[in-house]
Amino acid sequence: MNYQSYNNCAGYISSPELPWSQRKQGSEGEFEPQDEQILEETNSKFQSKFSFEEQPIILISQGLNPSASQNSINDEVQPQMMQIEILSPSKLLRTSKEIKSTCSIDSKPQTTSIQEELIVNSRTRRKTSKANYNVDESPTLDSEIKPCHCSKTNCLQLYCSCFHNRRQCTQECKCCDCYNDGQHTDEVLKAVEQIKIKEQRASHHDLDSFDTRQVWGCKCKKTKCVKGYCECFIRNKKCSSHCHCSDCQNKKQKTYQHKKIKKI
DNA sequence: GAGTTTGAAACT
DNA sequence: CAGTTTCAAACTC
Repeated sequence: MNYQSYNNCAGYISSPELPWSQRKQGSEGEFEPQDEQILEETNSKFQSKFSFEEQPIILISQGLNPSASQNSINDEVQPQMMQIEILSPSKLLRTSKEIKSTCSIDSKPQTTSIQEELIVNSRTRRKTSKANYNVDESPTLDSEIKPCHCSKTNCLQLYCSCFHNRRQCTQECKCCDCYNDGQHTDEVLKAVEQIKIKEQRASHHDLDSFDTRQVWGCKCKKTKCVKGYCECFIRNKKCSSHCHCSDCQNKKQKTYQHKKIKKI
């Protein structure tokens, strides 16, 4: 058991630890050719019109998911997603002033004016499920999303629902040593990149671990897919052929409404 | 609120 | 890729 982490949680002073994702690097940490390609793709996304001298700085902010409408059934307001914006130093200066002016002393960042605008825009959103997954096509207010309680992962792994949904942790979160607080954008980006690299390496398909609107299929063995442990149940979705669950009670009821045969 | 159970995520 | 460990949330008492 890692008492160090618990000590951190309890507020004891201890030496700073590396993020979990960096701590546990085995062979996964080695660089492979496909990694290079992924990094190239990432870098190309981050490449900006700025000159080399004017190194772009990455700002993570919240916004509407631009790709959401492709997958959603209707055209309701889409879930908030974290956006990565490349800023020039000069723009960053302006932006940081704006953020600074709205931040309290508290370590968790306050909502910025942009975020406030988004929240106002999302007032009409449907209520989320009781679970912590801001998933499926049910967009929710940030204030309705349950806060995380991560104690060991610095909120930089998919265990963290905030991180998983590409949202910053909020003041309501009770996480320890949180790196997903908007103050550690480098660490967040590295963590995201590592996860994507791992994804690619193990890829049998083009899944995106950060697209929590997708359901990849549960593997419930004991709970019959009728409790909050089941990702399908949580999302109010029936288990499907993607699932590898046992004794499932969350399957689609077989309907006996045969198609009416048209009499000619 | 503490302890247990659970299944996803991470690791080997 | 299967087995094991770790993790955080759900659940129980």
